[in-house]
Order: sequence, then C-alpha cells, then structure tokens
Amino acid sequence: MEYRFQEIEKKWQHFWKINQTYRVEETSTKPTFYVLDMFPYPSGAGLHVGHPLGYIASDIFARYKKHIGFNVLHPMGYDSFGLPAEQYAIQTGQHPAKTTKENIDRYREQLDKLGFNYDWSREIRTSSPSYYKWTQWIFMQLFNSWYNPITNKAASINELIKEFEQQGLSADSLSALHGGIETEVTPFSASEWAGFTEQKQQGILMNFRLAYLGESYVNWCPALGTVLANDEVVNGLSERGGHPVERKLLKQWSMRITAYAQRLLDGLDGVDWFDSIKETQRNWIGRSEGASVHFPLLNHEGSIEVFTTRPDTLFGVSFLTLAPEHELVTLLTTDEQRDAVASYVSTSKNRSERERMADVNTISGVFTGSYATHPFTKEPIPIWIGDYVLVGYGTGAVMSVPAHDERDYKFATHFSLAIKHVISPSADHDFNMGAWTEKSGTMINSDFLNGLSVTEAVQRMISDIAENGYGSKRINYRLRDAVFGRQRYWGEPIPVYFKEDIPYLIPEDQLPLDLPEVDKYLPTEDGDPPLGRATHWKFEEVYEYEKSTMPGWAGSSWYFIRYLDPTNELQLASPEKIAYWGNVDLYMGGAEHATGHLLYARFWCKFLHDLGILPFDEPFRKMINQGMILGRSSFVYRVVGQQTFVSAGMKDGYETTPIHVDISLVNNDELDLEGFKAWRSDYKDATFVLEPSGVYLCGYEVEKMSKSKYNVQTPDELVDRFGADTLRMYEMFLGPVEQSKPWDTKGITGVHGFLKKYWRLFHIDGTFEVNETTPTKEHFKTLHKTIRKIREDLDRFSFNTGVSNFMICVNELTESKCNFRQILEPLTVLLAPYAPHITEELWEKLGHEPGSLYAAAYPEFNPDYLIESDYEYPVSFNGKMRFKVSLPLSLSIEEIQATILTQAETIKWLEGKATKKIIIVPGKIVNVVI
RNA sequence: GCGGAUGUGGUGAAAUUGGUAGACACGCUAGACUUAGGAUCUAGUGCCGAGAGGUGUGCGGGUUCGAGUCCCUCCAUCCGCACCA
Repeated sequence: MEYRFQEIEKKWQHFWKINQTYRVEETSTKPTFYVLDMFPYPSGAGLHVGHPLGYIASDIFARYKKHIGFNVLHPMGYDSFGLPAEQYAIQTGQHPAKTTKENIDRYREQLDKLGFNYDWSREIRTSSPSYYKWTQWIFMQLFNSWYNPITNKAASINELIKEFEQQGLSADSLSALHGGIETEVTPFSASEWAGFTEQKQQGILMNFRLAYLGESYVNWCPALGTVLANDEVVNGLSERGGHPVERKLLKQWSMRITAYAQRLLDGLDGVDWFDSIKETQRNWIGRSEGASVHFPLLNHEGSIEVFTTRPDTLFGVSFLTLAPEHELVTLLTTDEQRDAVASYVSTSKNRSERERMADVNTISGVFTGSYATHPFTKEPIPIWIGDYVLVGYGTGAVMSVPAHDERDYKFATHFSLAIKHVISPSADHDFNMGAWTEKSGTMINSDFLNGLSVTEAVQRMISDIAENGYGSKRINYRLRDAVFGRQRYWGEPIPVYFKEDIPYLIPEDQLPLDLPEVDKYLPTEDGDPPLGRATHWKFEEVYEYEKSTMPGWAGSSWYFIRYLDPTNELQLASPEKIAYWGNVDLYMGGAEHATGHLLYARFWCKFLHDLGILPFDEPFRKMINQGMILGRSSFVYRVVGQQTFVSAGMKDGYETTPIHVDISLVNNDELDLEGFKAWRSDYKDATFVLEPSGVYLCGYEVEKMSKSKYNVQTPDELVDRFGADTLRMYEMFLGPVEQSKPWDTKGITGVHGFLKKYWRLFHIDGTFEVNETTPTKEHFKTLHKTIRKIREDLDRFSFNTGVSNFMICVNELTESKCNFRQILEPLTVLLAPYAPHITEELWEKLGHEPGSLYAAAYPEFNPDYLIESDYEYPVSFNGKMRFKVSLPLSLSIEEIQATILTQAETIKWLEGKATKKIIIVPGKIVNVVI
C-alpha cells in the first residue's frame, strides 16, 4: 500500500478531535511544561507559510516534552483587536467583529490541517468581552496604583492618599518619589492637602498613577482626524491620502512603564533569551548615568535644565540647544528672531522623529536671541533651537560641547559658534577634522578640573554641581512612558468616565464595559474618536465615558496568564492554576516584538507580581525567536502615465514604475496576461511590451510577506499536495528556526520522498510487514546513533539537523533492507513529534492502541551500541589533510606516532624532510609539522 | 542616525568545545525501469586541472601545529526604532 497521506491525516485529525487527545488538566503530578506561541493577529490574508514555522517548532518541542514525561500545556488563541479589521470596516461598513470572526474561522481551519497538539478548550480571543473584561480590570488596578520608590514596587494609591492626608508631601519625599517618575508637583503640607479641591487633589494624584492621563506628542493628521504611526508618515505627509501631518501635544492615557525601567533592565539577566533580543531591550530602556545641570536664564526668571552624560565637559559648553517643542521656546525668542524661530518650529513640526534622527547631513537650527548663564564661569551662553534635540528624551535640552561631541561639532561649525577644548586629545587628533569624543585624556581649560582624567573629572563635577546647588547626579532612561489611548474603534474601551473633567473608574461589578455600536467607524465631525458616535455612551446616562480605546498591545500583555484558566469569571486565573503551571517555560515567536509586546508583557507581569497575583515576575523563562519567512514578490513595470506594461528584460529605455502583482498570476516569472487583465478593473485595457520569446517576464524581489505585496503563500495548497507531515518537516528542514529565509518550495519533494521511504520500510510489495526477530548490531547502531542525535538536536532546538538525521537513518535502513520491529518501533516514536500523522498510522499498524503514541515513552540512547574499537585517523601535514589510516583506539600516543611514521603515505608526503613536531589528539586527528 | 543580525557550492544548508569544509536535501549531468510518473533506482556533481595536484567559507591582515570557528580593519545584505500587529 502506498503512502496515502490525505486519508491518513484526515483520519487522525478527526481521531484527535473526537478523543480530545490534546486536552490538558491540572490533575497530573508529572512535572509541568508550558510552551507558548505568540498568538496571531487573524488577518484577512489568512495564515501564510511564515506563521507555522514557529508553531511547528514549538509543537515538535511540546510533543517531545510530553514523550519524556511532562504534563505539557500548549494553548492557542487570537490577538483579535487591531487596525486592519477597522480599516476594512471603514471601507466596507462591515462590522469588525464579523470580519474578525471570519478570519479566525479561516485561521482555525488552516491550523487544524497542520496537526498541532493545541488544547483548543483553552482558546482565547482578546476581542471577546469575557477576555477584555480582565484587560479592563488590569487597567483599573494600574489606575489605582502608584510606584513606591522606597519599597521599589507598585502599591495602592490609597496608601499615597493616606500619606498626603497625614504628612502632606515634603520636598525630601518628593525627590524620593521621583525615582523615575516625572512629576510637576510642588511640595504641600497635610493641611494644604485637606484644603485642595477634589480637582486639584486628583490632578496631583494623576502624577503618580501607573495608568494616567498625560500629555504627549503624536503625529496628528487633521484631515484624517487621527493619529498616525511613524511608518504612516512620509515626508511630513500621511501615507494614505497625502495629507499634511504635524506633531501635536495631545492629552491621552499613558502607562508609567518608566517606573519599572530599572527592574525591566535587571530582569533580563535572569531570562534565557537570545542575547540580541536582550541587547535590543537594554538599548531601548537606554539607561545612562550622568547629571542634570541648571543654566539660569539671563534677563528671565528660571533656568534651563539639561541632562548630560559628560559633566566633565561642562567648561566646554559654548551654547545650549533646545528641542523645537521645548516649553521655553516662546518665552526665550526675542522680537528680532521671532519670524525665523516661528518658521523653523513649524518646519520641524512636519518632520517625524525618525526623519529627524536619521538625517545627520542636514544641519539646521536657529538662534533664539536669548542667553543663559554658565553656572561656574557666569559667562553668557547663547540659546539655540535645533531639531536634532528630541523633546521626549532627557529634558529636551542639551548643553552643547562642540569640541567633544560630533553632533555639536557639526552644529557649531555650520553656524560658526565657539569651540572650546577642555580635554587634551591624543597627539594625532586634529580638531579641524572633528570632535574628540573619546572618554580619555587630561582635563584642560576647566578651572578646578584641570589635570584630572576624564573619569575623575566626571565624579568631581557631579559632586561640585550638587554642592553648589547647580544640579545633581541623575540616571536617565531613554525608555518613555507608553501611550495607551488610541483614537480608534476596534479596541478595548477604557473603563473610565468623566465628572467635571476628572476621570473616575467605573465600578468593578460593571465590567466588562462593552464596546458600543456606532454608525460609522470614523472620527466624529468635531474630531472625537469613533466612540463619540455611540449613543448613550455615558456612565449612568450622565457622565461621558472615555472615548479612546486601548492599543493592540493591551490584550497581548497578559494573555499567557488567561490560558491557565480561560473561563474563570471571578479572577484573571485562579491562584492554584497559576501556581500549578507557573510562567512560560518556552516562548516561541518573532523577534520583531523585541521592544513592543515583550517589554509591555514584562511590565504588566511585574506589576501583577507586585499586587501579589503572580508568584513570578518574568513571564517568559526561555524564548526562541523564529526568523521571518520572506516572500518572493513579483513586479510588473508600468510606463509612467500609461496603461502599458513592459517585460522585465525590455524595460531599459522606458521610464517605468514597478508595481506588485499577485504571485498567483505568475509562474516561473512569467505573467498570465489574461489573468492580469482580469485581476483589477483598471488593468483590463492594459497593453504589453513582451520579450522576443513572446512572454511577459516579471521582476522579483525578496521582501516581507504581506497582503499588500501580493506575495503571500498559504500553507493550504502545499498541505493538499504533499500533506501536513511533509510541510511540517520541510519548514523545519529549511534551515535554523531563528534565521530569516526566503520561501521557496523547490526542496519539498526531498522531504516528501523521505516520508515515502520511511513508509516503505514497513511494507513489502505494498503489504505491511515487520520482522519480529532480532536485528543485527549494525541496525542497532544506526538506531541509537539516530536517537542520540535527535535528542541532542531537540535539546538545542536544532530542528533542521534533526530532519537530516532522520533522512540519514532511513537511508541506511533502506539500504540494508531493515524491517525489524525492534528498530522501526522506537524510530516511530522518535519521529512522532515531527510527523504525528504518519507515525500514528504506523503505530496502530504495529498493533498499538490508537492514539497511544502521543504519550509513548521516548526512546533512550544506549551508548553500548556505539562502542568502536578502531578509528579512522585523518593525517594532516602542516594542517592539510592528506590521507586516512584506521588504527585501534587502544593505542597510546607513542604507538600512534610510531605507526604513522612507518606509513608509505607518510614517507611520500615528507618528501625526505624531517618532522619538526607531531600533534596527536587521540580519537581525533594527527598533524605532522614539517 | 541608533541598535541588532547575517555573509560557506548553481540553491537551502551542515560542521555543538579551534581538529577531515560542503553532511542532508534541491537542482543539474548520464543511465536503468515502464501502468510515461509531481513514480522508483544507479552513478557523478565546490572551483581550476587530462592527471599528479593546486585551490577554496564576503575583502585584507593577525594569533595557532591547525581557523568557517578566536582577534583587528573594511565591504555588502537584512531586520527593528515607540499608533502595523
């Protein structure tokens, strides 16, 4: 009988479903193992071949853990709130819930075809009210909490209120409270607190809450009435529609993740993640030590506070630079400079932060006309505005030391500002060529710092500015608070209502606050978010609810907890179940989440840990990041301004625009012309310039798979043609999971052939037949060599070499016509995690209870079968391998040397020269140095 | 700009600790078989060379008996950068 994979896979998928083979309970006393995949956003394009890469790897690992005796939790769900469904709703009027449900059904169908061991009884969807009830609940806890810098953990805001009532807020405790918290609060006494209005009190508390309403800059597009991501802004215009975009201060909900900056940094030491991801997070958090220094304003009250990591260079300051958005800009601009500053500020407004950071070649800036005083020398320092200074980092103002900072150097050179050398550089440094930015050298022109090393000067300066009250030592983090409000429809409503402009939480027993129906998914005419269209969107029909919704990352920041107890209506999850499973043992997902999701999930985990809800404070113990599977996009070339398309080989001499074309219309780069014309109505009258051979050839490029690039390859077609087991093994065989690679189906026949070959081992002339007698030593050697390799490969997540080793094994067994039960039975268990369907079928044929393979014990490696008496030594001369000689492993180094030297080959390669040295590593190599 | 990663045959890749470079596949070449198949099997296949042999892991240098692996310089490509999920 031939390998009829379609029948077999259908049969077992049905069997697993009916018998709930993969259902997991908390009753087992086995050790637990929690394997988690990053859940997908169910997009309209369906699952593409890139998604399963990680799912297959984690499925193999989960099955392996099950075979070696663990109670394994491997759940799946959907991150189902998000922008694409909303965009689709805006275009078609279709409710996002409907689109989302259809997409989920499609995903489920696709996932089911791949034979995963998910416990579907635990499925969650972030957009279902029974789930987002708890997302809202967590928001409420964050709102009701502040970060206590003394205990270094989150605590109830009531504690803080009590403290205010009893002691007020002293200057001392205010500075202690800072601990990463930015506040604009001035000290007050207990009696002052009691006398404050409710509004004032709530305003003060807002500076401490972990979920708070604050102001932050966004890319605002007035024409679309919406906020845009940096990605959606191109040259100051919106990607969609090309409307002007400006940076605008907007009052919105934020999360005080900065309070956790240090703990988020420290926690990285304890998790087993790729160094690259940890490094990215460290960089994102961006801790830097330095000082904050105040420069008093000349002719104005107050001062400019700057943050610097180089307090040693304070005497080299020749100007200050403010971000264009800095709050002092208006005050400091003199009448003569007003026009120039206004025009500069409005230009910067239209540049995204990304552009401003990336554009290093254009130096731009403008003088305010005002001066500050140098704290030590009392000299006047000009105050400039430059858009390379970002308002969100540090204090939005920098002290510019052109002699020792490259950016400042360029700025100073461009505007002919003073350059003061305060460190003597190494002899070969030329200040005409650039700044001396090394943190080495001796201080000069720096008063009391003269003669000190840079390191000494940093310390000395920090203590001097503190003593004189000019500033203080400061640790700065690049990490910014996370904006939490979105002016969108398809997200979790924020469970807040407003009474006299003060936000209050709705009562907990009214959760979930359901997403209301609206007539359109667009902002209102007066610029409110879509929820402003809902009727009765009021608490107790009186007080307006918050109209913005939560961001996509809200639901995904805690979903790993909900899987533990997905239907609990009283708690996030029961403490017993949380304790039973603990945190995620293996997290599998894309590295593109390094700074978003992974940071937020860690933040919420630490917060819930502070509240005593979670016993652990890191969510993901070990993580593997699968690489992205890239698509091969095809292009047609349209002549500018015409409906004529030029073939790739003919396009020289035409001015053309490349346009993505659906890969289903392209076969071996050849375009299906009729299909193309029918593809879109505006192409129906297209004309073509063909190759001399009469075909239209498309160009191609390897890029991210996405619906908009029409390069999505779905797994379905491949499953139909080759089966799920083949696709599973092929995706693993492509290369290391963590590596990105372009998708290509060329090699799939090799893997399919392997499964057929494996199947044939059990059949003679098409009939199932295994030999019950004892195999030879060679057969056992093949088996045990494979067991060792497969287990080693699994332990180090090297799935691609695992597949190779199975191939080697089956090739050897085929060659020796091995059909011994004692070999094939363990091999079947060994292969089961990779190819669950074919192995279940053969396991049943071998006479076992159907479905029992999943929990069968994994074969153990026995080294006795691999003991060898001889070893074939490669013999090198000066490191070049020349010949091999087989010698007993029992020989001593002296005996090996003696034998080698008498070999005829040795004499030939010595060419009569004397040996200088002979390196012998027993069981490894011989190297003769001549 | 900042940060991260990766460069090995025609292609995907392997080489876990510095020890035989290219396992395992795809593709290609030649052949066998014939229910002419998206089937199976045999042989070959890094490059140069008739061969002996030489040469070879992005470029250039270094350490070592020995370097794909360690160190330095340079080059190229890909990914992320806070409202895409």
